[in-house]
Amino acid sequence: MTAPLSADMFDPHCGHRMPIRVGDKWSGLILRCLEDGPRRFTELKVPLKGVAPKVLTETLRAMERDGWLTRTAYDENPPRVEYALTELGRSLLAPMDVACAWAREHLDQLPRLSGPARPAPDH
Amino acid sequence: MTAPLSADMFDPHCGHRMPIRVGDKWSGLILRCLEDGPRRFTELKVPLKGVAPKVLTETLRAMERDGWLTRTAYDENPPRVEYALTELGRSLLAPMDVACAWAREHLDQLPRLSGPARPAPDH
DNA sequence: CAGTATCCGGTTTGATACTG
DNA sequence: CAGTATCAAACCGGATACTG
Repeated sequence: MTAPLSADMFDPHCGHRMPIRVGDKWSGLILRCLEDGPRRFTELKVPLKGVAPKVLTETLRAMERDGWLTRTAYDENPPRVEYALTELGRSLLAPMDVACAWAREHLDQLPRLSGPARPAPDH
Repeated sequence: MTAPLSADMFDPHCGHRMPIRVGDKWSGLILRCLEDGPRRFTELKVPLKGVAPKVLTETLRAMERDGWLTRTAYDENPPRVEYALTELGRSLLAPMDVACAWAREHLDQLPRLSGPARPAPDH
């Protein structure tokens, strides 16, 4: 029902990268991943290109502790685990949207986001 | 004209700490420090309790590169340097305010901010 | 006053291999 | 599939001393 997550979901100009970050490197992106409904571990790894499973696990557990999402393990084989936003986690999307809107509006003034990756400050 | 910065400006319940942070540890706080007008290096050190001068310098230079503030050195003795928000930097205060409002509204659900947890780093 | 210059330690992030 | 277990590297951030 919910569309699969795009591998390009967090490309620089996607409108999901915030200049204001949530806590660690991945939390904000994960919140965005869960916006449209519960997701599985492997599903999350797709747009979070290159994240090590260890790191993803740590981040998810921390977010669970902080009440931003829930972890539901179904007793099946192969195993299935779903992560879903709590009300608290979902409520964070509003300020995140504001920050994203700000970024879009000022994209031309944000070299870190709009310019070519690393022009290497020479001379 | 602008009131001096309070040393308690960034106490946990001051309404300035955001659950959504700007980049590094100090940038968001510095933006807030400059809200009411230009500030000097030493002036900034007061509310940013315990920040090492090296770190403060690095942060300020990075923010200058990113166009969030300007650095103006006056050729006097003793030296005087003033940091001031750019229009871009000032515009960031709006999304920051939204995030702060969100935090205040959900303070009871944010153990990291509301709980006794951290035994105050004083005494 | 407004910084530099060093040195250093911990946390965060990652690569890789393996498992119930 | 959904993770663990290790090991290693990078990355801040900080302490301290010194200077034009």
